[in-house]
Amino acid sequence: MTQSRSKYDSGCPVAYALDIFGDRWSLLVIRDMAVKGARTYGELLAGWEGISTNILAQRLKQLEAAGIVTKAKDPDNGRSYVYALTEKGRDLAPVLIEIALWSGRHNPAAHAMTGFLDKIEADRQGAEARMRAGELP
Amino acid sequence: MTQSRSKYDSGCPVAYALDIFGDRWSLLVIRDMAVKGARTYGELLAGWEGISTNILAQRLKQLEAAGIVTKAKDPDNGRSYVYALTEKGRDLAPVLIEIALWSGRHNPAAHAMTGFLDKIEADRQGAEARMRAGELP
DNA sequence: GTTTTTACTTGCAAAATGCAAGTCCTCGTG
DNA sequence: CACGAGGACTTGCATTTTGCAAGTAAAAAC
Repeated sequence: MTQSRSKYDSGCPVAYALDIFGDRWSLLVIRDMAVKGARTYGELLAGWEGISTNILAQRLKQLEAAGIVTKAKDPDNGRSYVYALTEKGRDLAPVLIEIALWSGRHNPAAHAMTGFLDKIEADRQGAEARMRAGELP
Repeated sequence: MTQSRSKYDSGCPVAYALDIFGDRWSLLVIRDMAVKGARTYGELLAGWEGISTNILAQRLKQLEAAGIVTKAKDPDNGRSYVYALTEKGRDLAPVLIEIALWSGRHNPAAHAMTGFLDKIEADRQGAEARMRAGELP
């Protein structure tokens, strides 16, 4: 509830996308699932940036409503749920990759990641395929 | 003032980028400059989605501080300023393109733009080059 | 010299965010 | 099977950000 659908929708595809992940955290959650393999609420909560628990819960609901992630009971652990990216969510791989490459090109303090980013740049198709397949690059 | 630099910086390139344009409006401003050719405050204010004037002013300041846009006096009109994308800003073209293509693939109501997006998909290099050059696609 | 244009500020209500502290199951153990 | 611990969230505010409306300042036009 608290529907936020198409609040700013103008017909522009960029605006459609921002309606879904145009905020501080949504893309980071998607990144944690796509490149870090995070699957549970706890794993997402322990991400690199420290999202707070209420925001994470809200974002997961929104992303689920937008068809980016699914939520299912963990068959092996009754108190746990497994979040997963849908095809629509995995298909954000190229967006994440372009954002990361842009940062690598323009963030003067991106030394730590350069090896990683160089590898992605050298084989973008492969990196994208691996991300889509859920194999951490 | 009200420094927001690296508030959430974790070293991740995605987080670096979101620090700069991870909000509701920044990318739309960049889009208006990159694909609509908006150059003045007034043109940006009259964008497709209706940003409010105080937010626009603040975003322009942040984007300028982040090296994405420049602001200069209009030599032909003393009361006007000309905003322009820097190389760093123009280099966001691939990000905008991937976002738009993703929306085209997954927004069921994206009929109006399909012709446009198909053209981009058919010649991504060209579309990117044209956006970079400031030629509206 | 008065009115318009252009580019912003300012004020304030409403919404979103962030932190800390619960709550509600479920599982593992004695 | 009681009991503590784990996992996934809510709930309650204080703080921050957003958004609308209105106001200001300086250059152009008339």
